[in-house]
Amino acid sequence: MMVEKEDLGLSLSLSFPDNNKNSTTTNNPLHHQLNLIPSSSPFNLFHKTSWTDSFPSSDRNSETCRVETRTFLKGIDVNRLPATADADEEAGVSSPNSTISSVSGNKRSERETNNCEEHEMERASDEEDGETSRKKLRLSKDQSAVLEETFKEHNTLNPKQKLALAKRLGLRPRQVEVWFQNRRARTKLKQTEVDCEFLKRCCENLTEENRRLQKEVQELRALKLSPQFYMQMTPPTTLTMCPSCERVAGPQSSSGPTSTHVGPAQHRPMPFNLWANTPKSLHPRS
DNA sequence: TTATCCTCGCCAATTACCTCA
DNA sequence: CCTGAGGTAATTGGCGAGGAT
Repeated sequence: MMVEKEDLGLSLSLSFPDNNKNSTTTNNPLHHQLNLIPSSSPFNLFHKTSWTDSFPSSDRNSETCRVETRTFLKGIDVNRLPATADADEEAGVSSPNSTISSVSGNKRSERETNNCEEHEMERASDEEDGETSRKKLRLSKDQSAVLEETFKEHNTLNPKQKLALAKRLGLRPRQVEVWFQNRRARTKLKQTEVDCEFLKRCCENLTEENRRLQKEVQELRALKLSPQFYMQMTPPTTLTMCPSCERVAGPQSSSGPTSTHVGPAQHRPMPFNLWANTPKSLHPRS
């Protein structure tokens, strides 16, 4: 049984026990195959890798890309960086829009009172003119593709890589960082879904197996209690073992076991597997 | 050497916004 | 046009690691 999903460029495949011999997912205790990335990529989801700082230079004009799918909101291009944003980010200083950008979360900005005030002021002014309150930009297809490609190779970025990628895409480093965080979260969510599905199937299979075994036990108990049981038994065609002395006997003749054995009523050879895994309380030896 | 503080990066949860049926 | 659902960018708060003192 194989389940596959294709979403957000994620390829999810789940192999169940009957065909998961090739599972190599090390971070999954269930040992079922999980491919949350295109199968061609050797990328390991939870393995942080350090990669070279060099990015292949894009021959595509990022500005052109942005213009293509640029979102206009109330006349404002939320995809366009503020005039000073680039310079600020290059210098490692957040732009007003990304007051929180070079740091993670507001708590960071709380430590930077200046930035915080700046942010508050901007918020206030935003409410006044209602133009830029938490504008939500939609990444262009090209931007998403590049981010996705980068993510396939490495699901985390070091600051240098983040800066380079942001510059290449015309985004703020904070946006790149956020994108990677959200992308990791989506990946994890997908994997959790696959895990749940797998466990669900495991549970179903075990329930069915348990039901089957219970039924088998009941049948064996009924057979054991039945007086005709031994008489109706078809002679075993293979090796048999005496349940009492546990000696293996050859194919049974019509006269029963060898003369060294006692009468069949108390001491009858049984098929080999009949007593295997049988609880002691059911064993004929008493 | 140890304790404390600070910075940074990541994560989980949540919010806010956008798109689409 | 309105609306709800789903997707996702962005925010928030917490935690641990590592460096400085």
